[in-house]
Amino acid sequence: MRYAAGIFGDKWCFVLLRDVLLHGKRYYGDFLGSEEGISTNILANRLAQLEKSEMLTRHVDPVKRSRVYYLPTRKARDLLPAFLGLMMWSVQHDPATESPPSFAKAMTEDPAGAVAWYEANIDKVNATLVDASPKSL
Amino acid sequence: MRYAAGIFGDKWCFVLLRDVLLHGKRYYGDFLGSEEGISTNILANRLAQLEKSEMLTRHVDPVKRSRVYYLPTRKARDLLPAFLGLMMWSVQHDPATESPPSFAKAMTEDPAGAVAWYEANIDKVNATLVDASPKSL
DNA sequence: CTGTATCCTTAGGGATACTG
DNA sequence: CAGTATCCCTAAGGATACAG
Repeated sequence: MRYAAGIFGDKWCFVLLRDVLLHGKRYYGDFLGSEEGISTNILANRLAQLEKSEMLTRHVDPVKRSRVYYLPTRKARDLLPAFLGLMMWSVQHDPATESPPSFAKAMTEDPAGAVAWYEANIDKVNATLVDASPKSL
Repeated sequence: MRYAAGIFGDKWCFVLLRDVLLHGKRYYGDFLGSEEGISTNILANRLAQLEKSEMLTRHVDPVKRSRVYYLPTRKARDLLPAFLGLMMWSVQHDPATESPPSFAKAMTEDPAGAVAWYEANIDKVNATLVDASPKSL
């Protein structure tokens, strides 16, 4: 538990991992635009941190050289089941949850399938390097 | 995710929930003795916070009136699957993990069973109000 | 034993200007 | 676009003494 907390116990690391795993964000600007409003110095710091802990890999677009993107590693993606568990807990107990979002239903009915779907989907995104629009998760 | 982070995204709340859910800690002194070394003011603050967010309930021992204990609510216990997910991820990726701890094997072989076992066990602990010795989780 | 109340320090991080 | 470099400030929290 201590190991896990050390890596994404920090608010900003947690947000970044959420964004990269659940929202398909890839670019510096994507992360900057997060609703939580991270500032540039903190973002750079956390991206480096997550790179060092092998949660993200940094890539420079070979054609447009000023374009950089970040991808989640296998290690980061292994976090998905736990994250989905957290999401389920949240929709279950957050008073602000009005009606069960669609993903909640999907996960309740077929959790393994939901994870599998996500895994397949994110692989496609990674492979094609498309700037994915936010998933309706 | 924001809701979850708001409740136990904080380092100390996270530690307290771990202690109460995974180590069966119940008393103020138990928490104080945590390896992480929380100080009294912070501990009191976080206990109150967790009580307000309905993760813990505070009970005064009816016979020994200076004795107080805290129990995890149902809401807190619903966190267990997600926590187990985090633990599995940690033992899988923490370089410090030498040989797979016994619980890791149990959870890999039968995750649902592990959760069920824990649920049953913690209920017993709660029912008897025994100051449980740390589980070998 | 279970907290409260203070004091004091420091590091985290927001704002902002700047650069290749 | 993707950062780097400062400046500044405040709130989180450690230490400690005290209390019911």
